[in-house]
Amino acid sequence: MRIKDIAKLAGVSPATVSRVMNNNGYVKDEKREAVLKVIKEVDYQPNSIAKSLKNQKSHMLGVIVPKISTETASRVVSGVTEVAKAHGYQVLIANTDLDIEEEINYLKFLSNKSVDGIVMMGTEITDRHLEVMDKLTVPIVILGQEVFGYTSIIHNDYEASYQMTAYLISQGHKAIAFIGVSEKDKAVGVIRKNGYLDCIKDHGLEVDEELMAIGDFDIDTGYQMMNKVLEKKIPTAVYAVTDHLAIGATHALLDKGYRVPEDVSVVGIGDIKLAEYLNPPLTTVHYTFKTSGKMAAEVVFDLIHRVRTKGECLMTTFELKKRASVKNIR
Amino acid sequence: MRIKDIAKLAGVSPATVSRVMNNNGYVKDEKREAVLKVIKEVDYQPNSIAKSLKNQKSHMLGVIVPKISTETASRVVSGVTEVAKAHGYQVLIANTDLDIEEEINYLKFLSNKSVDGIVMMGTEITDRHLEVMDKLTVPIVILGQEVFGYTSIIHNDYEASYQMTAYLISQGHKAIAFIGVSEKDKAVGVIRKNGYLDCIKDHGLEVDEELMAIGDFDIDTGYQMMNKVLEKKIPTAVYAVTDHLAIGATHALLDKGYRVPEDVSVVGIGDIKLAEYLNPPLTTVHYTFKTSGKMAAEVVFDLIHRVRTKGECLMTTFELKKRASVKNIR
DNA sequence: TATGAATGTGAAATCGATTTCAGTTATTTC
DNA sequence: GAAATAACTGAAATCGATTTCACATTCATA
Repeated sequence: MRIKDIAKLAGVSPATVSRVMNNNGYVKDEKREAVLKVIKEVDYQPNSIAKSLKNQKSHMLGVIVPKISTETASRVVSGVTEVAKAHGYQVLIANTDLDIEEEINYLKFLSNKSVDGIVMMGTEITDRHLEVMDKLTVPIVILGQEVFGYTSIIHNDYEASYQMTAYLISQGHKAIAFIGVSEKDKAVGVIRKNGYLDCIKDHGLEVDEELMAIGDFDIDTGYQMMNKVLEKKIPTAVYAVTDHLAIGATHALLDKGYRVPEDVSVVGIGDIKLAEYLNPPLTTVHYTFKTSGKMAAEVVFDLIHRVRTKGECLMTTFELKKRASVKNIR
Repeated sequence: MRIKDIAKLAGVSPATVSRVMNNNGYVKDEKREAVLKVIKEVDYQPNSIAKSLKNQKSHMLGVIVPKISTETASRVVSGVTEVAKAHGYQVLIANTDLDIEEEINYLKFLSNKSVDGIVMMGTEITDRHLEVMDKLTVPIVILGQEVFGYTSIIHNDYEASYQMTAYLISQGHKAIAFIGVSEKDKAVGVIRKNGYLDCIKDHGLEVDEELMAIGDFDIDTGYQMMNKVLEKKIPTAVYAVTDHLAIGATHALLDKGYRVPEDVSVVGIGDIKLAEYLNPPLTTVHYTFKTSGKMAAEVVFDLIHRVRTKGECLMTTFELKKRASVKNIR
């Protein structure tokens, strides 16, 4: 069923059908009714691709995520889809599986008019990214990393990291192990580490390299890094930069016979859904990822509608979730 | 940059540019090179919407999920995107947030030529769904529920449920509580219950209504339903039809002072990522959701390419994960 | 009742690609 | 060397909607 067919059935021209559908221009009441009747009868749905071509907008938002099957990414996508829906938009998923080449390909692909705006969950932003992003004609919002000249939404990683470390210190901990990730990821790898380091120094404690380990993002890495630290020193608390790392670390501790939190306290960052159901419930930082996703989408729409200018950096809030995995040893 | 501009720059007609881009038809080598040179120079990306309109295919797959922010859904989407990518396809997400109206709207929307195929993660399939699905011109695959006349991919819920119950019985359990969900969800609400009931009967045990409770899908419901059962009876084992319900049940037990698994064993279904990191690690059934997603996508492509006919019902495998949450009391 | 404004309508151009069709040039084949 | 075939090319139609433009009708106002 094309607009032509509807026009014929209703005894009008395609132009009139279009005017009825989009509610613009003059149409005599009787013709409008006739058209609406036919539309209802045949359950006519206009071809959205033809619409997109003519209107030069696709009513689609692209979301580039490093790994859709993670809790963080899926929460962000959930937020984005919610806002998109409210604007009558669809969401196109680009799942890069942490492949930088893919990320760049998707940026290129999404730019050639197939979406009206892009939300990118950033991990590592390289010069190649910037090169492609410079040529982009559609608005883009980067989530999770600050990129100069581009609209970014970041979590207050520094402050969260600092406060978490300060909390451990306030509970009497001095030997606080740090389990982090590669510096390629600015937000998680660099900023969270800086928060930890600065806090340690500000409180007049020593930074001890032997208490620090760097690895990947998964639970298993947390396990291994914890063991690596335990070979040299036994901390009273462990600060892992993600909840998954914290879970891995906890298991390494338990396997070595240490009790959590009686012997060693453990904290993470992220507040995954199950954090409070772990045993012991994990002390962590709650980032509102769904809210970030919503915010990112709102901002993209602002950029699309030109009610906001490119280049801002917004920050989302966080909340320290104090749970049983930390013991006061003061 | 349109194909016309490229044509002008290369000193040929748009038709020739198209022939070069799509590698069909005759083009003299020198012209081909000239065109390719220009394409590379200006980094020309053809407008995919115009392509879609002319070619009558969008190279997009629609995925309808009840709630993208769940582990199950995001794993399925991950599988679908992987296969889609391999076929040069994009994935459009339709997140219904468990709203049936939305599900039907999306079915309608996706059908009008904006996607070439649909994967729907089904929960409850109503007559309204069927009515809309009957009119669909694009292939659809339903994941998680069997729908007569439509291609479905289901998890072997009956067998999984039966085997899990049988395992508990084999460990000496006789009073096995059941925490289920509404029968609106055929697969989880009806089939898993039947697996439990049949297994109980087949082993000559009594079905005890007081050991059974039905509720929603969330952790909290698991907690409440467990408490409801505990008011009447104290089982030696609890079979919850999802891992989240099992987690809720475990917490209810712990809060009431029972130890798991020393006093009461607990099992779930689904094998969420953290199941093995819970304390105690949860005995559960591992469904390969990502694999199901992949399979669903493959089947959609088969339907698109007409190398498979509509109406089949495929079944995915599962694996019983025996972990510490079950105690042998024989 | 004339005259301008408001209302109403459809033919045709447009969005950016693909493809048919008709015509031209090069290459075989007899 | 003529005829048949293959290689090549671009103008124009097409996909299905929207919108301009030109024209027709109704309505209000002096």
